[in-house]
Amino acid sequence: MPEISGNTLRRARDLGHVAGAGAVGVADYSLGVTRSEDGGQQLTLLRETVRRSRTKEPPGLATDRPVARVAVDVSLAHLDRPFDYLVPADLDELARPGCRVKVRFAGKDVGGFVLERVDASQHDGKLSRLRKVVSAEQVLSPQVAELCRAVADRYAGVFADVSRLAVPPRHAKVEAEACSIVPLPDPPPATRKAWADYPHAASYLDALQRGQQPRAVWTAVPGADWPVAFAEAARAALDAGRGALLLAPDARDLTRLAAACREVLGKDTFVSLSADLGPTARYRAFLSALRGRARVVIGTRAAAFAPVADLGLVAIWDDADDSYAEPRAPYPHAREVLLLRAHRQHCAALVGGTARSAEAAALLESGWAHELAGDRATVRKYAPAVHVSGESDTDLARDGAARAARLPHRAFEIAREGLKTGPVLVQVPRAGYQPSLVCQNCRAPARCTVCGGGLRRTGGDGPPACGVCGREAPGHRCAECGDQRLRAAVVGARRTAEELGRAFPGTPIRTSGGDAVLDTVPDKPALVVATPGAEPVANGRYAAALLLDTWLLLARPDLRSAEEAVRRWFNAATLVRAASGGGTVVMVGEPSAAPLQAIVRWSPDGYAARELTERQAAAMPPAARVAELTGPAEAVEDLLTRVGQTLRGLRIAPRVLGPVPHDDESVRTLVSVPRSGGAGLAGALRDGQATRSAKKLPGTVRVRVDPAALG
DNA sequence: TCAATCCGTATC
DNA sequence: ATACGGATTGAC
Repeated sequence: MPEISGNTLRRARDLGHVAGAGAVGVADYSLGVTRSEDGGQQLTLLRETVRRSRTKEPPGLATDRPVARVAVDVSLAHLDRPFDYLVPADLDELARPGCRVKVRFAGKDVGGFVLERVDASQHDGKLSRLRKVVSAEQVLSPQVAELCRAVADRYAGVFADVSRLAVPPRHAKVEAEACSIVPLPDPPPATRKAWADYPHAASYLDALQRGQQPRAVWTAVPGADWPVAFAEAARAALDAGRGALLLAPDARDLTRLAAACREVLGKDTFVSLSADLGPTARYRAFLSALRGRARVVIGTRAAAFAPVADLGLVAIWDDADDSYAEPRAPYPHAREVLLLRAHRQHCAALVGGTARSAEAAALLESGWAHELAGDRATVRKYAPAVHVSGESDTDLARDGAARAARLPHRAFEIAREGLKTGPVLVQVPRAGYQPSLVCQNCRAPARCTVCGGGLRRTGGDGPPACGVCGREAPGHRCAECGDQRLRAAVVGARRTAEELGRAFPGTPIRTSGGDAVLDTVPDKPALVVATPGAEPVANGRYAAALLLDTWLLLARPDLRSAEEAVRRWFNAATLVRAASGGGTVVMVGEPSAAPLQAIVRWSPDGYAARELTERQAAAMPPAARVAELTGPAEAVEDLLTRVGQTLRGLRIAPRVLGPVPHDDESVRTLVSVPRSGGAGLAGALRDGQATRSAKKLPGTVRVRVDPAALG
């Protein structure tokens, strides 16, 4: 009791001293601004004037809204909130919401964004002043700032990390460039040709055109022209006077989308935004969206936060592609960013793909989105014939050419047949030549004697070499049995191309994959060997496709490996002509396997529903919300304890898997909660991390909510 | 009673 | 990292 009153007295005295003496500039402004609504502020400003007349510094404060709420660029969980700064009069005009500033924070200069300007601060200490407005450009709009907050909350991350993803690095020269306001030409007449096959598409597009917020999961029929469909949807949003944001997984798909937008929306009506533009072009594209010069933004995952004025539609193509997973903290997925955006900004959403992700299935199941799909007859009309050829039922011996290509007889025949009328696609799951070698005798993996990395062969001759350290191993001996003979455990695309060349002499062979990806191939007979995701588009479509080594994609130790394999097969198969035009797909693998059956029956919806059910049983996303904690064992354990305590208070029951060793220094633990507990889990993780960073506890725990890979 | 010093905590 | 408030110590 005595201490309390003593402290109170002392504080009162200190305050009195400061206010009464009027000598400590910054402190009394803050008190005036903080504690009074109107009169006090005038008093403060009066005092300010007096003070300025005596010495010439510091200059006065902005008269209107003299406090800037600033998001400082500090990635510490316990500092993840706005801090208030005084706005000097000379920065009044420049310090607008969304602009970049420099402030003094914890003794050093840090960057930040002005979130808003307000009359007074809630903070009852003294406020510092903004040191500098880096640029008056309002690069972090209030909507995007809100989105960043929501993404940080969803992923148990901090605002500063998300804002770094949302706002590209500044490029002063580009900012200074004149913003040419050219009158846009009239767009071409609106079309809906790519949507003709979907019974509910008309009502979806009508709603979009009326400025409503329809949300749909679109499962494209085989061979659908998705870039045009996306552009037409954007066009409907434009007709409602609103903007659109369309995402494609990679640069190649983005190029196709750009071509469709030029056709459907007209030149200069859209801007393409991706990280591989380089800093200058990227900032230029960002600014033209920001300044409202382009109403439609297309891009890769880097564009998910793009500042589109009056956003009417967000759309994402092939949402299960792992390039949508951001590799930087807090590891948000572009689909989730768009969905949060659609939710918060009340805009339409379109989640499209040839395959359907478990997440998309969950959107349908919950009723959040409607289904846009072709009916059974339409799908049958466009789909190629799909066969599965078991590897054991090969008639290899009977047919020398097929043996040379390691192909089941049927696959060989279908390739030969297809080559009479057009290109034939060969999908090979692994790049390289012989990317994985095992002992001929005991099948033990061949390892580098120096670093333990797996050996591989990059060409037909020469010794095998380590895939990790590159060291050649000419006299390799098996560590288990001493045998010197090696055998390819997996055959890569390059070696397959070589074998196919022998099996089909005289046929042109093209390869696409790794760093040599082909966008298109001519409509002529040729064998096109591609790794998954690198399949070129054939204008007249492929006559046939062979999907080799399907077991290899399925065997990956990841919960999502089957879903991912199915997605890759659908994406290859959709490039093939309809069965009525002779289009045929042969998958080499186990005929009864459900993932292969999904392709045979062309049932992306059924497969996704099945996946979702399995995730439900396994308490894995999207049925559950999962967090992956990685770090030193004690640190992970400490965070887990804190999180567990918070969750108990919220009556959320977590399921904990692990810890399991991750690498030499760290362990990995998964925490799973029911979907409804997702916000609680993220909040608990955030609080736990905040306490840990405030207390400077040793060790850093990396937290990933709903990680892309669930091994 | 007050200055010097230490420690924990907030960082506007 | 650094600055600050509050508690503690020690000298008068």
